[in-house]
Amino acid sequence: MAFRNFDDLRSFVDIAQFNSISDAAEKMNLTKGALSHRIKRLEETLGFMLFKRNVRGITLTPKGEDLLMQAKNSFAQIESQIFHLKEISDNALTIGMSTYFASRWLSPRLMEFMNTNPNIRLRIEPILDMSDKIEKDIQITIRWGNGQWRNVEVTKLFSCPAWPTGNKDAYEKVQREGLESAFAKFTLLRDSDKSSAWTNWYNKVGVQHGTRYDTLIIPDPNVRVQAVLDGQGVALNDDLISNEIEAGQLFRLSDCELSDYGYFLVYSEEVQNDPNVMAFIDWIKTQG
Amino acid sequence: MAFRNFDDLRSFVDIAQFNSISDAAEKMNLTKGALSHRIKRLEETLGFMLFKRNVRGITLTPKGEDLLMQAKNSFAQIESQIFHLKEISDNALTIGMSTYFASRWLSPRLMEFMNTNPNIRLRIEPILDMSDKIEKDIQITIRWGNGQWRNVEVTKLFSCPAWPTGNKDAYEKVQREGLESAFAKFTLLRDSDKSSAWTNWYNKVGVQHGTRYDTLIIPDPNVRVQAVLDGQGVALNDDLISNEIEAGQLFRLSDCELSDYGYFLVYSEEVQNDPNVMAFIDWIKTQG
DNA sequence: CTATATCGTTTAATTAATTTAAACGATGGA
DNA sequence: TCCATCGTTTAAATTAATTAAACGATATAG
Repeated sequence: MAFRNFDDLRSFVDIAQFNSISDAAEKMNLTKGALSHRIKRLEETLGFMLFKRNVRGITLTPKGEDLLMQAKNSFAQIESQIFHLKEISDNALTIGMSTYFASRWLSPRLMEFMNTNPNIRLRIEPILDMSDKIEKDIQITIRWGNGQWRNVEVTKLFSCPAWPTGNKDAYEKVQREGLESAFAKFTLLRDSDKSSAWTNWYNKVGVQHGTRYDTLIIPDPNVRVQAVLDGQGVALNDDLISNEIEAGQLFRLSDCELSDYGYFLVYSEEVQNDPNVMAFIDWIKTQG
Repeated sequence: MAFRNFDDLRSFVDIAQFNSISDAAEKMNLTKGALSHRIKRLEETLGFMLFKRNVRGITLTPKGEDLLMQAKNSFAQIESQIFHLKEISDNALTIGMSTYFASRWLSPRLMEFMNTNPNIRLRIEPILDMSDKIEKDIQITIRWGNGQWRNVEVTKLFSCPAWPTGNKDAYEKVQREGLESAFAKFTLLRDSDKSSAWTNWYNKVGVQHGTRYDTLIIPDPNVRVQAVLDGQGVALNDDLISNEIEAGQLFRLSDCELSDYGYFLVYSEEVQNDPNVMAFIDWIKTQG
């Protein structure tokens, strides 16, 4: 028969702090009769005594000591988890985005939002793909793409065309051999299986290309940038890498760009009722 | 406001195993209304949703997942501790003794007791000193000494005289220099501060000795035997070390022995009402 | 496109559990 | 010896949980 008196057990933890049931009752705003009943019931279902009854109060039995230790710990764990989850849901707004976007675009602007909305607990949740959204409590995601997502609300944040980037070696190879020849030898770094960005770019630039299998999928944009720097391949990147361009680390390999790509706010229809969500959307649109 | 709905939370853990409240209700022998109420109440006190209500059942929310994980763990810890403590008290008999006595004397004989009393869960609890008894649930302790303990019931198990033992070097030193001279240089290994065994022995053998400060206190008899083997000193040991004597590892340094020492059962008056305790005492007396 | 089955929720009544107040027995100290 | 102070017990009062039934929502079958 399974144990189910967890509320009584929680009372036991409280009562054990005192040296007598009377003391405990007074502090807990209950009568000593009530607490005596609780302990009695608990001891009966457990099958062993928790307290030794003395003339002037109670003391824990050895088993009581053991159980107290365990129960105290376990209850504390649950209580702190609840506290944490409560905190998250109290006036919280969680925005999912890549660490790339967070560090290169949002971070510098975020202080202003937090200052004008000090009551909103903002959380930035790093995500890689769309499926992360349902696993966590994320109200809004910020995604790069061409705005084609289904069953969700999509708001364009700003255009951010993408163009092929490579390191110095890649750049020089393009200069030497020309675009088509050089690209035939490059490994194409992609963000996912399904992304059609490279295909779109090839179509736009007017170069024929077969199905390429020597592509490397690197979902995280920061990692992808680093891979390009390390010469592992070429990737489609956007204006947010301007720092690396200016520093001469990264090079633009072609003038042709995917101009209809950009950053979008993606959120479900239902969260539009959340005033925090709308406050954030209204604010971020002024930043685009 | 502190969380106190641990019984509801425990229900939540049960319910989360199923895909619908109806399923859970049927398996738990409750109505779906009851479980719906529990979950509703729990969610209200928590301040966030645990389940997402679908048309054909329920699924955990992200916060529900998190809380479930934690609660499952913590409850399991408590439940397993309770199971353990219950097992101890169900027909359990715990005997405290040194590992020395347990391995050298009791172990070989114990099988018989367990065969004739298969319903008694016997536990051997290793102890070093008297104070261990009150910390744990020990009904009987087996101690070596001269039977002089107060406020407890004492029953002599068997006489087991003690005499000085040393390793081969010590033995040869006694042969060469004589008892008094050799002992003046030995470190005396003792079991505790308070033990007067060495003083008693010196008195009995008729050798004068001042207060010796170069004594080493090693409470555990097994460790003490090892210390003697390693030549760290000489110790008073009893017949239970006959193996080492026969193997030529340990040597008896004197014929003079503390003949009134032996092994005793020590227990409190109240445990005499416990039939398991009496069964053990009756049995072990036949083994003495 | 409608009928139906299957969810969870809600309501009000029933049932069960907890709490209380007061009396009680035990015990140690004044 | 009396008294104060424990925890326990009892029965009544109070509070809480459970039930049964009706309900609204929604996907599926026909």
